Amino acid sequence: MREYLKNNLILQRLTDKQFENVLTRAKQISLADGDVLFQQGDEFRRFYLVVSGHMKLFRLAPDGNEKVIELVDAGHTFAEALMFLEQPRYPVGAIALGETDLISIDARHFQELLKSSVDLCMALLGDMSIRLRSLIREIDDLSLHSATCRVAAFILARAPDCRDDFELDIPKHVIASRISVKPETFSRIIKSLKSKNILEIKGSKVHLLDREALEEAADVCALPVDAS
Amino acid sequence: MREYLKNNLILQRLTDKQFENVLTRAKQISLADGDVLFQQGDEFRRFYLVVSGHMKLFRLAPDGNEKVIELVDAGHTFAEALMFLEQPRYPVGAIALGETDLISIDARHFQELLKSSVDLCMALLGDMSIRLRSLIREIDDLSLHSATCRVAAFILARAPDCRDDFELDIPKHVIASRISVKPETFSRIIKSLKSKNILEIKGSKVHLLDREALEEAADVCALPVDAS
DNA sequence: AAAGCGCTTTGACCCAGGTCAATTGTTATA
DNA sequence: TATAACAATTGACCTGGGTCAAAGCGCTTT
Repeated sequence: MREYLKNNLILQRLTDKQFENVLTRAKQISLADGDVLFQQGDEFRRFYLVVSGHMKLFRLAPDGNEKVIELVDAGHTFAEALMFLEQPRYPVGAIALGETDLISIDARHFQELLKSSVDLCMALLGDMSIRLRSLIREIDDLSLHSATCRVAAFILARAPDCRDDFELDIPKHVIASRISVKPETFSRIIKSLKSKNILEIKGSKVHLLDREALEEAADVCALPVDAS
Repeated sequence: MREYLKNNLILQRLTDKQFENVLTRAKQISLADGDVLFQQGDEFRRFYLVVSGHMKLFRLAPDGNEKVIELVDAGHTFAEALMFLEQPRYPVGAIALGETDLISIDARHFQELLKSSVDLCMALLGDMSIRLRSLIREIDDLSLHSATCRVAAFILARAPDCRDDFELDIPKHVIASRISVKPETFSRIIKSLKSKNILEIKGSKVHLLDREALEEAADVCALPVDAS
C-alpha cells in the first residue's frame, strides 16, 4: 500500500511526516465486480486512489439511462476535487469494473495537510487543470464530432504505441456509454470499420489492420494537437 | 478598476500588499463587439477578469463549425486554470460580445503570489472544482438530455428569480451554439414552447407565461438538484 | 452436456435535429 | 430613405443514430 501511494503524482509531493500522517487515516478497500462504492448524491467524506482494476464513474438520468463520465485506471485518484466545495455530495456514482483495490483517504484530514503545504496545493491545482482541459475536450468531442470519430479516437487512445494487437479490458457496453453511444451503434461502427479493413475485434482482442486509416477516421473531426 | 478587482472572489483573498502587487502588472483592456482577445492554440501568458460585457469562449472544428464552451459574465475570471500546465496554450478562442472591459493579469507573476499564500490556493482550488462540476453537468446535459430540455434550462438559468420579463442580452445564434443546437432548431423550439403557451420571445425580450411548465420541460431530463 | 444468463450482434423501423434554401425582419451606414 | 449586411424565421428534406425485438454467442452452474 505504501508503495502504491508513493506512486501517485499528488501524494508523492508529501513530506515523509505528512505521508505517514495520511496513512494513519487511510483505509484499504477491495471491491468485486459491480460493487458500488458510492452513489450519485451521497455525502462526500473521502476520496480515493485506484490501486488496481478500474472504477466507473457515471451519471444517471431519471429514466434510468446512465452515462459513463470517466473510467479511472490504477494510479489515479478521483473525487478529490470535491474537497473544496461547501457541503459536497458526489456528482457521480462509482462502481467497480472487475476486482478493484482502492485506498480511501479522509478528506477533512487531507485538507488540513494542504493548508500546511503550498507545494501540495500547486500539485493539486495542476492535476485539476488537466482534468478541466480533458473535460473541455470531451464537450468538444460530443458536440462537434460524430460517433464514428469518437469510437476511432477511443480505440486509438487505448492502443499501445507500436503494437497492433491488444486487449480491451473493459466490457463493450461500458465503452459505448463512455463515448456516449448505444451498444448497438458501437457494434455497427466496429462492423463498418472492419468492412473497410481498418480493424478487427474478436471478443476483447483488438487487431489494427490500418492504423493510419483509423487515425484519419478519428481526425476527420479532431482538432490539431497543438491547439487542443 | 481597483473596486472591480476587489469584487472577484479569488482576488479578494489577497492581502493589501499582494493586491497592490498584482495591480502593478495588471492591464486594462477595452474590446469592441467581435474583437478577438486570443485564439485557440495561442500561447498562454495572461488570464483575465471580465469587468463589464461578456466574453465568448469557443472551440473551432476544422470544418469551421464553432461551439461556444462558456459565456463569461462580469465579475468572473477565465483561463486562469492554465497557469498550472506545462507549456500552456489556450484550448479555446475568446472574443468579445458587445463592448467589453477586461483586466488582464500576468500569470507568472500571479503564480509567484500563489506560492506565498495557501489561502489563495484554496480559493482557486474551490473555484476550479466548481468549474469542474459544471463541466460534468454539461457533459451530462449533452449526452442525456434533449435539445428542448437544454433550451428550457438555459432560459431558466437566465431568468431573474421572481420576474417573468427580462432581456436576453446575447444574440440568439450564440445562445444556440452555447447549448449545442443550430439556430434553426433553437428558433423552432422557441416556437413550439410558444404554441404551448409557455413563453414568448420578441426580439431580445423574454416573457414567461408558465414558469412551472418551463421548469418541467427542463426537468423532464434534469437530475434532482441535490444530486447534481 | 444441457440449461440459463448476460453480453454482443443484427435487422427493421423511426425520429430529433441537422442541412439547404428562400423569406423576412433589423440594424447600421451612407 | 435607400441599401447593404446580418440575424432570425420558416419550409422541405435527409440522415445519424436511437429504439425495439429477435437471434447468436460465450460464460458459468448444475
